[in-house]
Amino acid sequence: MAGAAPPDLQTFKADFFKALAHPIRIRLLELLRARARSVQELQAALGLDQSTVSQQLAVLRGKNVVGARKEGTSVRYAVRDPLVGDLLDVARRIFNNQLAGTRTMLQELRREARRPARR
Amino acid sequence: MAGAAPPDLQTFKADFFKALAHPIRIRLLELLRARARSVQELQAALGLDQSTVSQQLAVLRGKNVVGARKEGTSVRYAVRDPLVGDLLDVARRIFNNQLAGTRTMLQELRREARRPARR
DNA sequence: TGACTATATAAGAATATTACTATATTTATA
DNA sequence: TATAAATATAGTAATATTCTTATATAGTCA
Repeated sequence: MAGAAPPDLQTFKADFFKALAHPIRIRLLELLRARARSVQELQAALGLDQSTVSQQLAVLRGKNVVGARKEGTSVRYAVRDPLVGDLLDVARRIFNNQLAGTRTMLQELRREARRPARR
Repeated sequence: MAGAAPPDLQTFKADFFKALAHPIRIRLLELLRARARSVQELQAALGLDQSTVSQQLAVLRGKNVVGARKEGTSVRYAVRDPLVGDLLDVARRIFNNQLAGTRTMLQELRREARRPARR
């Protein structure tokens, strides 16, 4: 097979956004932006099974959104660039504008804003 | 059929990022963030066929990322929230950190940074 | 070494997205 | 009304993503 097509910037960007484009991965990032956590912790916090969490983390890892570090028998994940937190914040402001109508999601969004990611 | 599942915030966010997760849609947004444009203009600027552009615009429209306004026989598209531009800027800073190694995409990224969206 | 814990990966069916081609709709105008 | 121009949508095959279940790997410790 010939070499892969030349990577272009827009495809790269699209792939990055694709990494964020899943509800579980959003939830993972919202936990990880506060501090690094093991798979176990993430799993417990989200109430999901091991395989699901590990698979979604693999997607984030694949796009270099998060990094993994082995610690004994467990693996600690962390967001690779703190700007990802900023990105989620800007996104939240957009959602806030967009949801100006719908009641329940708006309330949830406000809760998030009041309770900023703690270190 | 029963009603759709209750919309949750993370799914909503994921859907928003999904709207950005395609190279053509990124290119459309980078043109539109500078100023509103007709489908024709977008089509010409990107060298794509009518149907492709219209379809991708429909995806952006569906997630309320852009809005459309009829003007005579043509349709003018515009980004709905200027914060989308900010989002792309934060994303660019992330890419810049991430691409610290790869030469060609980095150069392209720098060109973008030097030539900010004009109004 | 064997068993245990934590995590990763594989495999395949179900579902969603994309790409491509054809057709429909809307508005303007002769 | 007939035609043309601009845009939207339908249909569908190709491709990618997700979900679920099963299995593999790597450390730790008895």
